[in-house]
Amino acid sequence: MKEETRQRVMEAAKKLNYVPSALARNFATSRSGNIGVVLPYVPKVHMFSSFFFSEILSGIGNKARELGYDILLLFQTPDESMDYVRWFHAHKIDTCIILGAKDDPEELLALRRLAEEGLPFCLINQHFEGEPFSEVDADHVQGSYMAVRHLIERGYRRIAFMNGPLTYSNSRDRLQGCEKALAEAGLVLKEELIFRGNFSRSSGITAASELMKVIDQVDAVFAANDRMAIGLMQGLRDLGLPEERFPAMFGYDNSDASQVTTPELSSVKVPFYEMGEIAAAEVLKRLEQGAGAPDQPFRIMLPTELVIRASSQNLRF
Amino acid sequence: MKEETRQRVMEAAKKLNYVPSALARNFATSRSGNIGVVLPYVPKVHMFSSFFFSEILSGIGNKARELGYDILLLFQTPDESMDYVRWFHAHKIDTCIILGAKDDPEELLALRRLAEEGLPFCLINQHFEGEPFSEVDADHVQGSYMAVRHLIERGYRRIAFMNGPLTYSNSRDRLQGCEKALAEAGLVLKEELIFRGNFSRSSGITAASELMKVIDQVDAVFAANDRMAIGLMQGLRDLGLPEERFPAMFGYDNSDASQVTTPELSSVKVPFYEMGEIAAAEVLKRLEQGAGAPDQPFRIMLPTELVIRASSQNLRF
DNA sequence: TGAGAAAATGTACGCGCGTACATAAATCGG
DNA sequence: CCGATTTATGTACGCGCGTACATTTTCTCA
Repeated sequence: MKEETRQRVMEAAKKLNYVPSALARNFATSRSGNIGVVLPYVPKVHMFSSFFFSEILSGIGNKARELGYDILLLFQTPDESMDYVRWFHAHKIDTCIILGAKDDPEELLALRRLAEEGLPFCLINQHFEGEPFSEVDADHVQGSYMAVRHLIERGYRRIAFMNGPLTYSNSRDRLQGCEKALAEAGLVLKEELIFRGNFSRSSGITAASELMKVIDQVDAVFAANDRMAIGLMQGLRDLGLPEERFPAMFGYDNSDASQVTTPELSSVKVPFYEMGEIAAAEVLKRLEQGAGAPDQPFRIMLPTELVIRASSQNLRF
Repeated sequence: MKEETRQRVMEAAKKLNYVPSALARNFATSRSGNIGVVLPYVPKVHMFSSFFFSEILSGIGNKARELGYDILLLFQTPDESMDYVRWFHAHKIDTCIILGAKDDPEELLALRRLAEEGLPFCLINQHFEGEPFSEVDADHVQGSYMAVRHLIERGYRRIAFMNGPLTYSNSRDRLQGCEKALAEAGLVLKEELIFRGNFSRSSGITAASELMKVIDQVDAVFAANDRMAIGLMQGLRDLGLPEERFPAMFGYDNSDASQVTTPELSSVKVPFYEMGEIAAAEVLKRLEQGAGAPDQPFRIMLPTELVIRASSQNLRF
């Protein structure tokens, strides 16, 4: 076809105000042009307010737009059984990225069905050992290791750890990294210095009461995310712990919140935004290659980085 | 049709693993089942990290899911001209909710085109005077009025105001509410005590230098959002202003961040989440009613609420 | 000027559903 | 048992695009 004709057609189209119907086109090609982003159902929590989801979604959104795809938000509902396959069969999405997946039997089953049918998908920030799922993750073992090691180097020896639910592989990673750093220094993580929350600030505030009971045995706390770290600090403050007896604090995520506390919170920077971008890019790349490609699952792991702020400075040493 | 037959069909469908193709169905009915959410393009900003967008999107998402619609995220791109109509013509969306619209000529033109074609849409948190656009807004005049009045009641007289860009009607609303409260107390807002930012924390930090020059004439600051208020506080601190000379601070949005600063930040609570829910509900209600309805544009205004925290307590009086 | 290639134009069909209508079968009432 | 009604089954078409292929026109170069 000649370029000139092409131009003439385009002009005519514009003159007639013609807009191709994405609907009809998608129907004809049986591709929706949408990339699904699955969000977990967390009751009473405004999902996006969490730094984690916000950043990842921004990353996905940016890359998807760049590659000409639209983003369809898929909200997990608590009642109906987890059925990712449905979205594919209904042709609402061509591929999907799953956020906040948990390592429980139901989730695993749903993901296996996806894999068995050869449907393209990718998990972010969650690893299933031994399963052939594509994943984009950050190295939380490394991140936790560095954080705790930093505390040890600063002179802290009696280190407590507040973790998130163990159904998330990244919680387990953190535990592992934390123990590794302690072990290298000849220390062990005592059971009574392990606290558990659900990544919310309020769970940190709650845990503060527990922490308070053993505060004499603690001179630093590593928390699995910033919000719990902040909750802990606020809880301790509310319980009347004097400033000078505060343990050093180390958070995780390097969220905006870590920069507005007093003292500012040291944290582990996780490239959530980039993880979103990469996940979108990879998943779409494989989609465009088509079914002809071998379609090996990929596992991408991004490094984390320490951001040292006042909360882990030598307050007591 | 008999109920029994219905059941038999459904069973057969399940047995055959039949899933109706949403794609084909949408094509046949020429409705996409998607509700578009338009997000403004803000370079280098990770959009969702902003409390404002996060909350509203959560609200929309919740309601949409409830009503059986999916959410398609539409990212505004800087290069191509603003063309909301396109999404409708392409049948990617049935209706849309526009966030972060600005009062500039291009935006206005784009919105007018939507209105002229009778396409259903709704703005959140932005008012266009004299235009027949459906809007869901919060009463920012009232919110600002209450905030400043509170400061005045606390004994503060010399009140500075840090506003956002005036292209947003809600910035203008805040100015109006602020001036109203001052006027009632026989005060005026002096030009040199007005600062302007872009709602980011860094713009607050920047403005702190300006504020510092007139700090002797200021005993309280009202900021148009929390992030700028926090930026101002941090900026003043960085510039070495001693704690006891700090002005009282009042923020806006009641974001999570307002609860983690020291002192905690008084703020105006805006029901963003509910605004999202209402916008989705209204826009879908009108959609279901079909074109038969008179389709009068609606304007819904939700009240705001003060949340008093330490930053506006009598620090100096 | 004519043969061959390139470009333009024309025609047909399927994607899988909703919708409408025609026909056949089952059910009901007297 | 028959007519009237409800229910079941069958048939056809269109939504607007992509795709394939047949046909006609234009262009190119000898």
